[in-house]
Amino acid sequence: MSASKLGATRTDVRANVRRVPGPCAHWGDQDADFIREILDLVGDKWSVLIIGTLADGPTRYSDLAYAIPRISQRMLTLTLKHLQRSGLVDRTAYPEVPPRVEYALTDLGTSLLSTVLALAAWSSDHHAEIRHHQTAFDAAGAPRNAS
Amino acid sequence: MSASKLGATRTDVRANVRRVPGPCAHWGDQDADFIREILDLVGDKWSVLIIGTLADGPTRYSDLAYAIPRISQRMLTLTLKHLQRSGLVDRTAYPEVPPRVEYALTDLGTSLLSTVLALAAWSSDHHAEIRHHQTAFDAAGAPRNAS
DNA sequence: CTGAATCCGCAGTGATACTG
DNA sequence: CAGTATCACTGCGGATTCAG
Repeated sequence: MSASKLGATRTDVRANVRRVPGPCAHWGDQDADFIREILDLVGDKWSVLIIGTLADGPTRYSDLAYAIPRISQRMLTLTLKHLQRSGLVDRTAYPEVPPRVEYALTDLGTSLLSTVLALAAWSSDHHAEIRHHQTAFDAAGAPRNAS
Repeated sequence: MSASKLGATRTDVRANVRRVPGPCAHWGDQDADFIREILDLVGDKWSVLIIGTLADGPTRYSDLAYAIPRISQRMLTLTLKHLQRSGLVDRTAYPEVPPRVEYALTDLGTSLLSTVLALAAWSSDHHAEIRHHQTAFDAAGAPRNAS
């Protein structure tokens, strides 16, 4: 509703003619918010890496830290908590003398894994091509130091 | 190599025993960088929305601004440039008196679209469940103002 | 071992105004 | 119409230190 209000507020000049009535053909106005919601969840720096690592089975905190070399304790803990909060991972603490905590993917998390894996596959398939495009683009527009 | 160096640097206590030798079973150490690369590209606030809108066919700048209500000119221009730089969208300027510029998805962009659409579908399917988990989690841990 | 707490730089984002 | 330029703000994310 916020969209229709905003859209009507700005002006109605295009209300009679122009195409592109709504956001897009693939999702509605509020669907966009859902996507953003998921993107905020997995679009950050570490979530996907953690999910991928957790796919191998329940993993201890320190093992996660080892499996994802450049992550800081802060981000590991924080991201883990976010994922747990959203029901993607499950935390199990064992009341032992040397504290032991295991994190595991929930069913929900596993279902997201397949989608994320598809994205990972696409990344591997096209990263070279993207790199190439970026280099060509930079060579065409960036060199203001040339000449 | 940076990973192995870092891993070796921190200590070698676990080098002999512990499992979880590499990052994870689904992608290698550098594959993680590819994923991050793509995530940096589409994980931002607007890329996915733009890609989705562009899926309907070539779209003009102002139509994009209208289709994505809350986006600022700055972000629209900037995100568009990022996507163009990576070869996901194609920019075509028509040298007319009233300037007209159309943006369209490239083949590369279209191939990403299907993957992104899968993520969007997942979002729609599970956003309610996620919301529920979040609420429950907050109710259990957050209320330090209760009682 | 598994965190929590703090300080802090900086990149991402938005609002506004200006240009061709 | 289609951008560009500038300023200011916010929160992410890293490094470090403390605690159970």
